[in-house]
Amino acid sequence: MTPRTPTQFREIREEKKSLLMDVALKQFASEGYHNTTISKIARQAGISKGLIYNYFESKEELLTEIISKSFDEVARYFDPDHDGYLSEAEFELFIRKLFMIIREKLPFWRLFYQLLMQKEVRGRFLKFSASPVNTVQQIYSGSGLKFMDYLSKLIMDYFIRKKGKKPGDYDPVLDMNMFIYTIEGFAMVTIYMDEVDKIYYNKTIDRIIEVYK
Amino acid sequence: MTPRTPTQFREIREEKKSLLMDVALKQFASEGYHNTTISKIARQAGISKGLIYNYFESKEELLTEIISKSFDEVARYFDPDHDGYLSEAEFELFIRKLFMIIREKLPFWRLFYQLLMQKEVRGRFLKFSASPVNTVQQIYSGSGLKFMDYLSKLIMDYFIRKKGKKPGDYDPVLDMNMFIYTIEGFAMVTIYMDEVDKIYYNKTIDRIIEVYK
Amino acid sequence: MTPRTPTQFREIREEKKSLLMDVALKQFASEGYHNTTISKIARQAGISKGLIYNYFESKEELLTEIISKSFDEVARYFDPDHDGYLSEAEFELFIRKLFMIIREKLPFWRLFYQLLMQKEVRGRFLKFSASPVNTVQQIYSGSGLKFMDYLSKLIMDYFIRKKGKKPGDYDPVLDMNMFIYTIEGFAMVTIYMDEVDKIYYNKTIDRIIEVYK
Amino acid sequence: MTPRTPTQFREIREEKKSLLMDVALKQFASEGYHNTTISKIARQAGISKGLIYNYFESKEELLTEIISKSFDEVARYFDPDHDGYLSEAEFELFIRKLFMIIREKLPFWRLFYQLLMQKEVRGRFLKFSASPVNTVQQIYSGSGLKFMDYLSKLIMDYFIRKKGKKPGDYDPVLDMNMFIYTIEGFAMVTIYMDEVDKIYYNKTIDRIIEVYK
DNA sequence: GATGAATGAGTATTCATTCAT
DNA sequence: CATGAATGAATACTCATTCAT
Repeated sequence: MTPRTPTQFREIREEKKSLLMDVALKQFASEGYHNTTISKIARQAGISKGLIYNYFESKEELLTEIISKSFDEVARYFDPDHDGYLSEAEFELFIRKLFMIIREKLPFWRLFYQLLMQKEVRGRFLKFSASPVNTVQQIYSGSGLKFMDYLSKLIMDYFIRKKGKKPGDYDPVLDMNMFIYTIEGFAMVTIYMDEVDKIYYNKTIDRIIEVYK
Repeated sequence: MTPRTPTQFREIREEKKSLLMDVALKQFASEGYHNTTISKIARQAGISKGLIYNYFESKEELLTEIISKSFDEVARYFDPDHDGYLSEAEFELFIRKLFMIIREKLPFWRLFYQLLMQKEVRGRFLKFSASPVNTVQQIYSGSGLKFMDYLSKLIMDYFIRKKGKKPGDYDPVLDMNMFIYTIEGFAMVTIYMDEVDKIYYNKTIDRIIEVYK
Repeated sequence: MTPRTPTQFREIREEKKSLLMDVALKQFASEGYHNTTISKIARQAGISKGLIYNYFESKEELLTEIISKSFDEVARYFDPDHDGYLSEAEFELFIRKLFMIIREKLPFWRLFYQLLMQKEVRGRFLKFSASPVNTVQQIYSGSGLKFMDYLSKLIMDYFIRKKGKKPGDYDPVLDMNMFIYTIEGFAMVTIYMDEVDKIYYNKTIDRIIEVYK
Repeated sequence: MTPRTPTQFREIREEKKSLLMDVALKQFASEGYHNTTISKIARQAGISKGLIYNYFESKEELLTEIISKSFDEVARYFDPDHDGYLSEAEFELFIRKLFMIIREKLPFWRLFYQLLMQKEVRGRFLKFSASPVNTVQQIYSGSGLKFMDYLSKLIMDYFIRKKGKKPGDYDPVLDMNMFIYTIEGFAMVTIYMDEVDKIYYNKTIDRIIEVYK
């Protein structure tokens, strides 16, 4: 009979927002953003259509918050020691973590790649995505180093450092891009395949480490 | 003023269909299928909305025909000699052709990858896509060997044949998958990047050949 | 900590109602009834949405009470001596009071005129509004003489009395209507103009008195 | 069986647009803009909801086009000789025409006054409305003399010219404002009254002319 | 073939009102 | 009393598809 406290209200809000984002993410990922109606999300979350607009300004804001939250989680997942240096052990760990989080957050990555393919949407999210570079300079020229940019830089440095141990005509940028393509391709296939063969999945990770460490 | 022959009619019809598919493909690729309206396609093709339905049963059939036609063109592009054997020279040629056709048909690939990410759509097209395999058996177990499956088989055979020249613990499937991931990743990045650095593009192709031939 | 008496409760209630009506009136007037949401009113009054329904049955009842209360205040403002007779001095005072209260209650009048123009709403409020008459009889034919009707009657009598002092073809109804139109027009312009030039405002009032007294 | 010509299409369009604007104007005027749904307009026009959007971008554009078209018609109605001079006869004609067009386009004026009262909407239409001025300068200071401004100027000049024939303390601005208030009030009452007594209507017009000519 | 007017089912969004706490 | 989460009916608007001409 006593009214709910502000804390209780906040909890209800957070929980429901979280639930809605989960439900929406799964739908967006499997059916596509446009094929997912607000009604369907509401129905699956067991609430009324209108309530969604108590939590999100619009369908698009719902999408944006999902992406943003997911990226935060991914960033938190890596949590590097920020010394700006990637040792061989850390490099290996990075790869293992990467493919762990890909499998853990499959719906998110499916959604992400969908959006990536659409020109109009790409601009809003591309800054987060690991893109290959053609010169060493490109990496340092960015103004605000976001987390993904930071990772790129770490990797770039890692490959440049390898140059000292390699014969004279070794091109670290080329090697790094090959590495990026391989993990990007492996990620892509993992993401769009409905099932993953766990043994070969791990074998492949080991092989990537073996080749590029 | 002689009346047109049935053949002429058919040719005119095919040309118009082709024009419409070109226009639609570009729109689908850059704006997404759902953001592309029949009206917009008609306007850009310089015809009326209604006329489109003279050539295609529905918007979805238009999409299907585009995909199907594009795959045919891709298949024709490779035109292997059908002896079921891929020599080293042919393997290299195959890779070069692959990345040539990727850049030549960017809109198609962009559309293709968009669709690939959507569960409901994937089933209809997945049979065309080069997917990695985990056992040699998988390749031969398919019922109707489509062209893409045929290519897969060629490649698989190529990697298996390499085993003879490699040390004993060489795993051809693993190596082939690494190869597939690399080209898939390279393709993906090429497709979603707005611009391509031509020098590094070719350097990368050379490197892929060098590593996997 | 002594419990509040029923009287205190009622006073608190009335005060809150009054606050809510003030806030709502301003919003209704400037944004329009339909563009004003219950949420906005609640937010501006610093209370919760739900609480409004503790004081008013519905949004429409809120509107009705605002109008009704405002009319009461206007009526109280004039507070005539009820002898049914308007002397020249009282006539002048009436006009001055009229234009004083117009400027003092601008939001109310803005709201009032908005509603006046809508057929469905007019019926509910028209009985309050000073409307011109075409015959002397019309004035006395009304059943329940509301305050506004009473004022109309006073004015009508005032103009009829003037007939004695005017040449034979003087039409008191015509003259009165001219008077009503002038003040109605002046009022209207005052109400919809964002700012008022105070000097000309008073000059105009003097002129109206000069012409119609 | 032969397809419709572009001319036929244009005719259909014009006719339907016109019909829709008529139906919508009447609804907007009697029920208010917000109380009028697109569905209701469609139903009353005997067409489907969607078709409205073939002719108007949005509900608001429909409103805007109605207002704009009506103002054009009003302007065409007056069609002054553009010599910048209003003789006494022309002044009388102006007044008669004014009150003729008010009764002829009652729905439009009802809608117009509704909009006038809403702050957010006023800015878009106020430039058209005859507003009183306090100094002679104000009239000439406007940059683009629209038709209504032009009329205002004509009237202002008319009253200024009268000064020569009047005693020394005659204030033409005050007199003009009295005139404007009277016609504005008369117009207002005419507009919001459901019925008009034709005899008194004309008597009043004669009286206004008599007083202010 | 060709046109674009016409349809109608579908979709995001709003908001007065209710209600559990 | 007080809160704001929850509801659901209503509403503007979109767009693939049909059809008379």
